[in-house]
Amino acid sequence: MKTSVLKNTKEFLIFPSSPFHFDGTFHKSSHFLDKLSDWKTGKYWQAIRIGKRLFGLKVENKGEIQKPKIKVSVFYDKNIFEKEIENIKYEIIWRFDLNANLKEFNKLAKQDRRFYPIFKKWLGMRNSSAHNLYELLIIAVVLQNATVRRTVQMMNALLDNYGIKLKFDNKEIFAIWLPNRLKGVSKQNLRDLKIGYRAKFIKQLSQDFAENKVDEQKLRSLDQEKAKQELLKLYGVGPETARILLFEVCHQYNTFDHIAPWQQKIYSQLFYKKSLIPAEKIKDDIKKLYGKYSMLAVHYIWEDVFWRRKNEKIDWLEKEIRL
DNA sequence: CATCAGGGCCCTG
DNA sequence: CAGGGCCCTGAT
Repeated sequence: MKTSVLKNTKEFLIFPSSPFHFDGTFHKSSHFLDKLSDWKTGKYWQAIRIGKRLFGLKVENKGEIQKPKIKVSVFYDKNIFEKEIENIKYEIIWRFDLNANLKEFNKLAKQDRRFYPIFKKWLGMRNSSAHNLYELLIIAVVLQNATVRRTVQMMNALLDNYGIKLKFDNKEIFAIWLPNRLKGVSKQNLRDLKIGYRAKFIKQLSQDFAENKVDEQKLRSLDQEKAKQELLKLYGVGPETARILLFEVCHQYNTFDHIAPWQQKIYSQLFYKKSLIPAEKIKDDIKKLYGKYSMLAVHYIWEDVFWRRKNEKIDWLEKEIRL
């Protein structure tokens, strides 16, 4: 595996729209643990690719909920161009939705007597993706039809073989390979990493991305339905993977259309304190309350319960998530 | 030891 | 558009 040490740094500030919740935005409790980022209260690390170059990022909270300010330190080797700094800033703002206008959503949240305490606790949280489309696609594919432990195994096997290790700020952070990296890699090589039938998805997707068949920037600008149609064309992308990508990469807030069986069980407990409510009913009820912010609203409640899980024992949840 | 479902998707009929 | 098959793993 390739390792690079990044010693030089350049810093700049970003002022997210207000209100802003730093930890809720940069750390998602519901996500599986990976080697791609690190977090502790008020601080966050990851790698970011701009063009073909990799940089290390440290992001620190320097503001308050109502007066947001974050400091970004970019780690690099040799030199860095002003244009690259600009692109990094643009990407961070997009991926973490730092310019979001959530006034309307927050107004809806205030009217929800039942879950208002949760919305208030996470006020200013954004739905975010640390990764670009290709990278999140890889993660989404190893999530498919697998439990958390298996997903982590597959991801680590892929990173150990094709990833890049960055050393900066006394951290070791991994980055996902470029699509082109898998060009000479056979399906069997990938299968040897015990990723099963996902090998053919990853192989095909990598080829499509390497050949620039997917335009991420354009996808970001499309409306939800059109973006969804485009994503579903990708090999290995079905309704659930499209939902993840639409929500996290495209910041479409109203993607609460597909509910997987395991999610249905958790939603039933969260919203009704019952073991199994029909998926259609869950969907209708949420859409009635939150309209075009359906997925965002669910995201707040979802992240909150996984956050609480760190400190308290939530028996019904432990039973459902199956590590 | 065997069998099976799982944090989906593709392909076929 | 319904249903079988796919990879591997841990649970039973």
